[in-house]
Amino acid sequence: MPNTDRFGPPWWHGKFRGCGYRLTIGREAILDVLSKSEGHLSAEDIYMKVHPRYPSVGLTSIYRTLDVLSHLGLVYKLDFGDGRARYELAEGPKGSHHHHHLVCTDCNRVIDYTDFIDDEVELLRQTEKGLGEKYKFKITNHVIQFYGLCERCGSRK
Amino acid sequence: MPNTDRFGPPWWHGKFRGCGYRLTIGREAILDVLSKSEGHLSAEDIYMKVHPRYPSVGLTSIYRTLDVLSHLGLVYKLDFGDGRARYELAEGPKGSHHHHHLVCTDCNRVIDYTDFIDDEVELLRQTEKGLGEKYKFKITNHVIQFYGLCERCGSRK
DNA sequence: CTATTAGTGGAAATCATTTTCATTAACTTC
DNA sequence: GAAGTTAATGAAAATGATTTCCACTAATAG
Repeated sequence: MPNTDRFGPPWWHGKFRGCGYRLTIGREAILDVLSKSEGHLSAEDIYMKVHPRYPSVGLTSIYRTLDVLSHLGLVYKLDFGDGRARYELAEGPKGSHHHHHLVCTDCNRVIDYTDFIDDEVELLRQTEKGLGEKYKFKITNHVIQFYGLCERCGSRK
Repeated sequence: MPNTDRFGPPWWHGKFRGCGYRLTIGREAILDVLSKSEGHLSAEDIYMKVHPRYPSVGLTSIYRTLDVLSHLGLVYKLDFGDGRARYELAEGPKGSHHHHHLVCTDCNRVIDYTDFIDDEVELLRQTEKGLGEKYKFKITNHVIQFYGLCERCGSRK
């Protein structure tokens, strides 16, 4: 399951070049891991997955790269309240799998949901437009999360 | 501008008693500060404001209390990406001032907005219901935030 | 009023993330 | 393709928000 299209370099190459960033082994390795992993990885999770194949890539670079990637909009940086940032790949060129999160405030379990996503996204699009104009914000991203007790934690009370 | 109703103790007393929590000087001092401050205070901000009047309340207790308060639903714990948690009072008994946030990813400035809030809240209410049923989640709270570049940071590029 | 135990402050520990700095390697230019 | 420019890097040290520890205090129950 390679990350390259059959006919060219991965779709993110252009994004890098366009912004004057260099495309390094480490950066590709990280995008590679993110694109192959489901879920919400912490910097250290990513380090663990990158390290076996690219032992020369250090944790520091993981952090630096994730920062670049999230500023480029290729990656979302998320906070689920467990004291470490989590990262997930923003949608690919095909705009696949947009979802939001349901977070248990007790055990920090996270459920990705796509139900109602269309209505949500439609409302967000409008709100984004309105807010952007009113506050002169160039909006690039949004977060919707619901917090509560998951089935297990809720019944354990 | 006292925090007590004219006819009784502050509205939050019941919440504490009901859950078996004790009502201490420190806890009241923190709620007091939060209810009198606009904005999004960090634990240290709160400490700074509580300390002059109650020098015996330590930073540790601020953290512990904020944790209790946010689990009680009296306080929202927020992350604006600047490396420290921010807290704001959840709506009082009158359900006043519900708002969401617009965060600049460059300078971390935060704008509270209430535009479109009614539509958002209505959609959230429905979504909350649907998700709660489907995933057996007892949803207690939500976050909507938009990220982007504020006027200043956007034009500085 | 006394007993019980939740809550506390301060110091020390933790631990995710950032900084520093000398070195490496991506890209540009010839 | 080789050389120069400088962005990017790894390792170690620093940072800084938050948590833990533990002996002590004080809120509530009886």
